[in-house]
Order: sequence, then structure tokens, then C-alpha cells
Amino acid sequence: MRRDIFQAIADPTRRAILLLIASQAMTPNALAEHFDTSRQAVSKHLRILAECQLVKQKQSGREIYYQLEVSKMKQIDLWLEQFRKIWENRFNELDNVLLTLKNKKK
Amino acid sequence: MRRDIFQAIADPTRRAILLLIASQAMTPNALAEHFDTSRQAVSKHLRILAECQLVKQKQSGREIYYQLEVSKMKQIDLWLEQFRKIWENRFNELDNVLLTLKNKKK
DNA sequence: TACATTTGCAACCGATTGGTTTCATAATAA
DNA sequence: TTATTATGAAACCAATCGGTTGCAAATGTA
Repeated sequence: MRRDIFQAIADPTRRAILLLIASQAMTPNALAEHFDTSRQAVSKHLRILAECQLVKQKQSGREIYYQLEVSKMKQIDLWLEQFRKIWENRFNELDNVLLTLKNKKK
Repeated sequence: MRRDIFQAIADPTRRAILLLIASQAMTPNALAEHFDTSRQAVSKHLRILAECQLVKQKQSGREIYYQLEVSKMKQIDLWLEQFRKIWENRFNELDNVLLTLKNKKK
């Protein structure tokens, strides 16, 4: 299976599921009502999301509530952070160039 | 084809490419040296990244330099922003509950 | 107990994915 | 000119994806 968060959020249905359960936990049945696909298809998506720990399950009788795992979502943010750092450095280098030019003027 | 950024960053090779060209533009040949796959495979990845405008090309003679399109990367950040807002609201609601409890004490 | 509900799993299927090899084109070098 | 280099496109292939249907297990209700 070998799934990771980036593969998990690649599918639009899974992104929609994450958004739905972000504000409150939901059951697979309740989630399936929001999509054109079958309940089983939604169940499969939930399995993938659970595999990479983007969601956690809470059993309540025969119902299972799926909830967003916020900490895992932040892992995507962490990946983006790499790029932010590079952009900042790029701007810093630009600053240095500008400073050098400024000093040469004197 | 119908590709979007989330599908684009789902592949680990493509994420590595983005990271490599984040600091400086690179040619397909130079990029391919960093991977175990063929140059053509890297070329295919670049095509996908270009299709969803995550990279832009700069021709220089017979070489083509691929460069990261920063603005497009921020679109991923924008998607994450939705979740940040929901989390903030959740905390605000918790604040309200705590405030209500506090006021009831008086 | 008998029945309905909620859920996950397995088997299957067509479409897509990421890789390969081969070929064509354009720019540079000899 | 001729050869070399850099690149993209096309054809093909095994593996994976996202969907379906059917079934089994567990819980709740009559």
C-alpha cells in the first residue's frame, strides 16, 4: 500500500472529506451523502486517510466517527516551510546585492 | 490530462524536482543526474509540473532551464489556510465556553 | 429471538500512472 | 557539411487507482 499524505490529498474526494470532518467528526454514512459515489467508495477513501493517519476513528456503538488529525495536516505545512525558507534566502541575497550596490556608490 | 497541483506534488520524484529547482533553475539533463530514472522520465515529470504551472521554462540555446513558479506553490498554502481558519474557530468556541463558565461563577 | 442498520473487506473492472525504449527535431561543435 | 548534444513526443507495459457489487460481522431494535 505504501501511502503518504501527499498521495492522500491528491484525490479531490479525499480533500473534500478532510474539509467536511475538519469542523466536526462524521460517520462514513453521513459523509457518503455528500458525494455521488457509493458508501463503500467513501469507506475506501477513509481507509486510505486512516492509513496515513490524517484521520482518527472513534467507535460509538455500531457507528464510527471519523475526525481530522490536525497534527498530521501540519506535516504538509512543514513541507511548504522548506520552500518558504528558500524564498526568504533568495530575498536576503537580493538584499545583499542591493546593499553592495549601495555601498559602492559611496 | 486534467492535472492539478495536488496530483502534481503526489509523486516523490516531482517533489524532489521542485525542491532542486527552488533555489536555482536547472535543465532536464542536470535534473536527471539526481535520480535513478531515465532523462525521459524526468522530462515527463517536468511536463506535468509545467502543465499545472508549478514550473516555468526559459530557453537558452538548445538548453531549457526549468524554474519554480513560486506563486503557484502558494496555492497549496491557500488550501491549508482553510483548515487553519477552522482550527482557529474551534479554539475561539472553546474560549467562549470557558468565558461562559467564568461568568457563571460570578 | 428475528430483523434492520452500520460498517469494512474482497473480488472485479476500466482508466490512469510512472516507467521504459525508440524516434524526430533543433542547436551547437568539429 | 557532418557529428554531437539537448530535448520532447510516441508507443508500449506492468502496477496502481478509484469505482462497483456482493458478502460477512457486529450492534441496535422489534
